[in-house]
Amino acid sequence: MAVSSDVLRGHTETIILRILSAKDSYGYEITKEIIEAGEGLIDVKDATIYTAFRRMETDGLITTYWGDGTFGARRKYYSITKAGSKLYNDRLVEWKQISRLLNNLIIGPIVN
Amino acid sequence: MAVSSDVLRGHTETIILRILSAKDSYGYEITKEIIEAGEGLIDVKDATIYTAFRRMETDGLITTYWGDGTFGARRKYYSITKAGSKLYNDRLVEWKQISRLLNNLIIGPIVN
DNA sequence: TTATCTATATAATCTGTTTATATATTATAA
DNA sequence: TTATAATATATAAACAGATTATATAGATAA
Repeated sequence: MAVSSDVLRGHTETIILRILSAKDSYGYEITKEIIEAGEGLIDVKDATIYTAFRRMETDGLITTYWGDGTFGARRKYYSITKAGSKLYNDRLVEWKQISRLLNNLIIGPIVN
Repeated sequence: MAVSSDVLRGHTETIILRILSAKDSYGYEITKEIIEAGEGLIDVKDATIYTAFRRMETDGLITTYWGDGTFGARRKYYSITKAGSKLYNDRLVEWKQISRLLNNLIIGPIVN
């Protein structure tokens, strides 16, 4: 059974930014990539990704262009911007800190 | 600067359950404990804790009683129930798995 | 006596996720 | 050849947990 969507909530943008850091991608592919990496515990809805795209484009974190495939369902590709890369780096540092703190708060600090 | 509240969102209940697993406590104390453990990165609002208490009491995860202090501001104590303990144990297992997956998704899996 | 700390409470608002729905092309199985 | 599944994007409405703002009140320190 998948975890509550609230657990992913603060990280959706960061995860999208990480994927786009490696290469341009599109909604359907990103959704599948997250679900696959989630090993059955993570279930992101496509609507979540597409609404995140809108926000992130408005915020200048990503830009978009249509794929030039002459056949097949049309794909809308996304690229990470400089602002997006900068935010991703900040979030990366933040995650390393917050995951340690959450570990303390959820598991409890090591007591001797 | 504190992290987005969305990062904590899925864990507020779990953290409260962890604190109440050790001993009965009350809103003000729990709030301070989380903020202190958060090392300046976590800023939980008291309203968040009190609204979580309502939910959790309704859900049978905690029970409440008034402190018997004869002076000082009144304190409302909370105890974890059996259902609360069970949920906490489930969330603990879940966190160990999800933190690893989030690590992969945010930092990126180790590539050789 | 004024300010700060301790302590609880809730209505209204905000915001990211889900549900539901719509549209359209391609590939595959019956 | 026809139905179905997979691929692919999009958005309005509903949902739910967190924040903001506000209210109340006793204790303590300046």
